[in-house]
Amino acid sequence: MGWVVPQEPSGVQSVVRAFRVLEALADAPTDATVADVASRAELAPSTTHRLLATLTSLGYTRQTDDRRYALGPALITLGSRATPQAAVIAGPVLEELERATEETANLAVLDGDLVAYVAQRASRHHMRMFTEAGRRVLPHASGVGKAILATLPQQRVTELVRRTGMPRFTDSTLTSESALLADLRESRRRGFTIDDGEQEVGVRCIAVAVPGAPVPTAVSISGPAARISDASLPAAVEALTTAAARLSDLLGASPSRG
Amino acid sequence: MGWVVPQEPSGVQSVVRAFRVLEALADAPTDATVADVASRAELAPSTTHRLLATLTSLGYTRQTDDRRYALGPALITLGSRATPQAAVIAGPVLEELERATEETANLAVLDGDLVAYVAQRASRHHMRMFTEAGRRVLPHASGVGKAILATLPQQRVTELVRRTGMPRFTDSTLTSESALLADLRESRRRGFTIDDGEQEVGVRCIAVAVPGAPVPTAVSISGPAARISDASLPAAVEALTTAAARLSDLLGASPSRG
DNA sequence: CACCCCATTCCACATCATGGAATGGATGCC
DNA sequence: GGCATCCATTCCATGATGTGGAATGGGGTG
Repeated sequence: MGWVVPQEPSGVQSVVRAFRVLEALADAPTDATVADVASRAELAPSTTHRLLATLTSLGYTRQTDDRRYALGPALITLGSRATPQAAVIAGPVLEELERATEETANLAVLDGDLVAYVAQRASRHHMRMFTEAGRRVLPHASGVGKAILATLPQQRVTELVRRTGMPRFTDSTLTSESALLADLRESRRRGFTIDDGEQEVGVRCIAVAVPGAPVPTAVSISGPAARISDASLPAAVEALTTAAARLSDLLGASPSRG
Repeated sequence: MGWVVPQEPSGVQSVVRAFRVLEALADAPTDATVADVASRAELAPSTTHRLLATLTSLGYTRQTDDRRYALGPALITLGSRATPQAAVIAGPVLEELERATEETANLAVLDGDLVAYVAQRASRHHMRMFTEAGRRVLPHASGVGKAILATLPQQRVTELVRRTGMPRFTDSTLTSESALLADLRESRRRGFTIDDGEQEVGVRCIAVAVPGAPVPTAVSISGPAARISDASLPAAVEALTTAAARLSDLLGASPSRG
């Protein structure tokens, strides 16, 4: 080979190729053969085999009984070590978001069937939310949760809420599947999600999903309904959308086929 | 350079080195400088820099404002894609464990403050547990949970249970911190953990931690107290220990310093 | 202000990755 | 059951490519 491909991501060739192999495996719907990986990664079969052998000896891929290959457990370790980085990366963005809106800014991800807060920046107001990082809440009754659900295929949403149920927290909590689905449609239409005291009376929360993040993710601001008025909505949504876009860039170094 | 190191993990040199760099970063307590990574990974600074530049352009590492390096968000993606593999890998081991004990075999990991069941193999008995994969339970009241807690530093255990609380499920549920800590000590001493109807009346569960797994992990068998008798304990523990050791090998391709 | 440490870049060298071809085993088709 | 095909794996000659020492430059400290 040796075509002159313009703008091939520069760097150590074999390392770039090794990650192309990993990404090909990650994209494959099931365990993949060498030939399969080779064609997905656009590499010579013998090169692919050598890279797979190297990765396998390191534990980053593994070989199944029928000579196919799959991602290996060592990646789980690296992934779990990298996860806290997301909060660090998001820090400055949340800070800016808090500065712009003067409300508490949150970053949350879908974890299993619950939504986990992974980072936050508290507003300077004294009256503010108190959602420590690490807390998990039900998606149907939170702004971030609904923002995340709005990005999922409807079937996955219904399966999820049937597993979790839709317990009522306040008078406004959505407790029927149809009400939730309608709310999600409305969220998609206008581009943001509102939680209007559905989790806790008097607390309003505006949330926007972060597209392209490694796991389903959303940002939000939350505060007393009195402060987060309809009048302040446009500015808040603007700030949230900007924040979501920045997070998309920062977190979304998605190693999928692009 | 060019020492003759015996048994250097074979494979494509630069790929092996790239992962040494990633592992060095994963081990570093905080963001690391090039020199730092170079010494941890035992590579020339210029080589280290080139590899970091390559990894950074791919999103697997990132550079902080102060020219230090950290793991990047792309690893989160690969890690989350690799996670389901753990259940696949564990499958045959759980199968063997079920065959040996004739009880339902479970694999669970610590996920946040809860314990998540990630794989199971149901026993053929009709009277059996019904814990679908994906279910999350509180650690203080489950065999797998206590087995996992027993591997954590005591401070982390107390912080965790203070966050989750220790709700009572049955008369036997441990509801005081001191009772739990004593139980964990006893577990460590004898090498396995018992949940004797603490989650559900009449259900007994024997669990053993899987050392060296990417995330805190335990295996267990569970069934009616009548079947899991004291007499059958030694054989069950034997089978569980074997299973845990096999899982350690399979999952524990720990890319940490060896 | 001077020194040093460190990140980054450069470059000549030969090591090392490369991919085509060869091998052998498995699977499917006739 | 035998043949053909496909595919994983190994081998090897070739030169492209990774390597590390040295040079450069910026930042911080004494």
